[in-house]
Amino acid sequence: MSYCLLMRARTFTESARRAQIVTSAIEVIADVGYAKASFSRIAKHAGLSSTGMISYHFAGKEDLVAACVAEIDTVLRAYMEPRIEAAVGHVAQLRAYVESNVAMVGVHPAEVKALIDLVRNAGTQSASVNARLDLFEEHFRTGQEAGVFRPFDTRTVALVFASGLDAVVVTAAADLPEPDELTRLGRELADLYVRATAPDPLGGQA
Amino acid sequence: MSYCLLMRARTFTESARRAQIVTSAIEVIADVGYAKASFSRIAKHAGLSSTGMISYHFAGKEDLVAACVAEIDTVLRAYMEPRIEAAVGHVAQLRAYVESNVAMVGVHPAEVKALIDLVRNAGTQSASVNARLDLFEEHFRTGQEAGVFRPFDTRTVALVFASGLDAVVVTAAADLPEPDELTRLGRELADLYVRATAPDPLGGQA
Amino acid sequence: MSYCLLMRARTFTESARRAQIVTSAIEVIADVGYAKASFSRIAKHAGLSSTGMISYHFAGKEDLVAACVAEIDTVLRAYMEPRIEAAVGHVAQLRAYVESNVAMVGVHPAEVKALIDLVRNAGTQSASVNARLDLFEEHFRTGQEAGVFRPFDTRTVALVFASGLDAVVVTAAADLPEPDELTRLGRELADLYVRATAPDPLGGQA
Amino acid sequence: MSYCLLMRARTFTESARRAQIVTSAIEVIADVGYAKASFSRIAKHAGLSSTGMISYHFAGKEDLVAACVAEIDTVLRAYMEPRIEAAVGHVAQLRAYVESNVAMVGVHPAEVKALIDLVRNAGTQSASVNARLDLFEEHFRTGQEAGVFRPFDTRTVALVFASGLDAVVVTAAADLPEPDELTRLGRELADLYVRATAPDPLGGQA
DNA sequence: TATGAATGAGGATTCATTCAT
DNA sequence: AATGAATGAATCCTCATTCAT
Repeated sequence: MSYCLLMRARTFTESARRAQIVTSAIEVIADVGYAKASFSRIAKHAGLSSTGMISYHFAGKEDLVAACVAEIDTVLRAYMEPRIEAAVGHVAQLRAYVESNVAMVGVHPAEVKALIDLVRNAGTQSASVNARLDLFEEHFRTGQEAGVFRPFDTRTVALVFASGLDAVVVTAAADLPEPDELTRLGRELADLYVRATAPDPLGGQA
Repeated sequence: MSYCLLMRARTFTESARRAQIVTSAIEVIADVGYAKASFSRIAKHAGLSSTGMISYHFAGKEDLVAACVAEIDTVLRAYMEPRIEAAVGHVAQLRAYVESNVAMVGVHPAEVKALIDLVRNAGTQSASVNARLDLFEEHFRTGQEAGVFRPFDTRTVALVFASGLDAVVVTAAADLPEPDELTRLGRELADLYVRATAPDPLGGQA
Repeated sequence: MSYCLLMRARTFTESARRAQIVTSAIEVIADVGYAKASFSRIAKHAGLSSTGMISYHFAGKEDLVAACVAEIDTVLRAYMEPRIEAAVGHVAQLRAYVESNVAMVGVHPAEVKALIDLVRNAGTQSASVNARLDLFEEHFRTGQEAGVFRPFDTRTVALVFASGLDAVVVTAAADLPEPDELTRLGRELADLYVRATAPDPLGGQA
Repeated sequence: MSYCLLMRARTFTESARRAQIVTSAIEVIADVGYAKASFSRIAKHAGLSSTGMISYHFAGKEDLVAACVAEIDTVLRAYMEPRIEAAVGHVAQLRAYVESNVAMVGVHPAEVKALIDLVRNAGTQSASVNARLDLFEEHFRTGQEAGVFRPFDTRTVALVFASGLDAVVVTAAADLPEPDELTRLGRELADLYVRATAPDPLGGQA
């Protein structure tokens, strides 16, 4: 019944080790950045005696990074998706996305910081980053068709919003402000984005 | 007027060498990113036979990076400042800043790419990045007082706008689109920012 | 008749496992050479999930290599011996040896390639290589006594013939030529060796 | 007047270091074989404090090996070429080649052993090995046209003779026999090759 | 009997920096 | 003022082997 004949199943201990290493890697990347997140640093952080251990469980640095991204993606998705889906309408969903993303900083600061750093500096871009941009774009496009967003270049705005969101998140993660402040920050940013995409008022400047 | 009495004056040749190295460093950083911009790569690009030359003229990598940032700052400022100062009013100046910054991609692509990469990845942030944020903030604050910007958290918006601008610039620098397209992109982004900060229309949703 | 009283008998499964590993090792060595034939590569080729399996059944790399050599020796011997023994006379037997050895390339290419690589690069030489040289020498010596070979330094010629044969075999194994071409090659080489060892004709250059 | 604008000139010390490293590398390869000739072993043998030194002077292992082959080639050529050119006629030249090659063992044993090992195990083959085979083949072909060699497959015989010669040389280099014995060995081998390629006597077995 | 996990030494290579000249 | 040479730590990765289960 195995759906993948080429890959042997993972034992419990292996999965545990991999998870342990991935967790350490995420924390180290969040702490010192991808560029300085060497195997030895990660191994030390994980309490492993040698870097060989990591190479044993992961095919290479790319593989480890991919595992980190996958893990982070799972965590973020678990938090954000229900909140986004609970929102009704394009505008409310945009707001929910932004606010839940900012709120994540208080819950999983390391994951958030690491992901942004990886997306910027590792070769992970194509897959992960474009997926998000595509999501944004599609959301804007359908929202424009529904008349709840004004006309604008969806690609550019997607890019700007995503990077702006990242910047806020990274900055916040560096300070780790109070939960209230975080909530306020999310709302502030959501406001900004909603206003920036709102259709012109009837009888407006047209 | 020298603020550092312990620093001897630089001779002409030394300055020339430094300039040559800085130029090469900027190009290499723009090309392969800060992380991979090693001394040997920079030396090779500069036509120098050894990395010792670089260490001789700069106290270390930090010093070289600082020199690069200073040089880039000069270049960018020379291009952008007159255009911004030619604009009248807070909104027009915001627009001028954004548009001239995007336009820079067509004029000094290497400088633009390198600076953004340095700001993100080197430890240069404090100095250069904060200066820009402060500038934005101050502009927003006075604009709000003049009533041409709606009330918002100036720090957050400064951060978001700056990073969004960077993202657009980096993306554009990767493709090097036609000048016309670059102009359109600048206008699109300026529109976005102006709308996001515009005061509510009279009799609006208030 | 066992010459080693300290070695317990092998069970069926153990023998099967060993055989499986040896077969894989031979194929890998033939494919990538002894130097790159790591345990992990062999394990992967054998469909084993870890190299521990190999270390469990063999005392070390030397032991595995010895087992490979023994296995190959059996296979080669089974093919060549009847053909050599079917030949009558020293010259015909020399010819039979050479021709059947070259012919082996078409039948057991992996074994042939692996053996030569092992003999050259592993420390296996003493045992296996010397046995062959001794065989050659003895054959030449008795042939000389019978007057069918001219006088020459048997050791040197044995060495030269063996290595020449190996070179031809390795080259042929790389191309895997048609059976006919292989037969021609064997005959060509046998001719060469027979001529090189033939006694001077009566009334010759003497 | 430099004939190579892309490559800066080598200083005296650099050339000296390179030569020192190459010499050490040749000795180590001759001693333990290419497979085990690691940078650290070579560095230790050369009295260098780190392997970084080698990487500093050579672009990589390939580069170092290439330099070794070039050096060996120079040495061998200087010894063998005059001896071969002094010989008159195809047969005498074949003899001179074989004898001077064997004699080399007494003069430059390390170079001879290292070269054979490199040719067999490094990726140097294409260039160096084929050159020698081509040389042999061409010599045989023109000799056949001149009627001093019998008809035979030049490629195969070239291969066999070259590998036989190598085997003799390697074996001799391992024992380092007396000069007299070396001379005898060369003559024996030359005899063998000459006989193997000699035309059938008039009124022979035809 | 088998095996997955772990180990630690060793592989080549790159790096920023120092130093004598 | 300049430079070529040297350094040694750090990079990721592979290796054969061991061990508890």
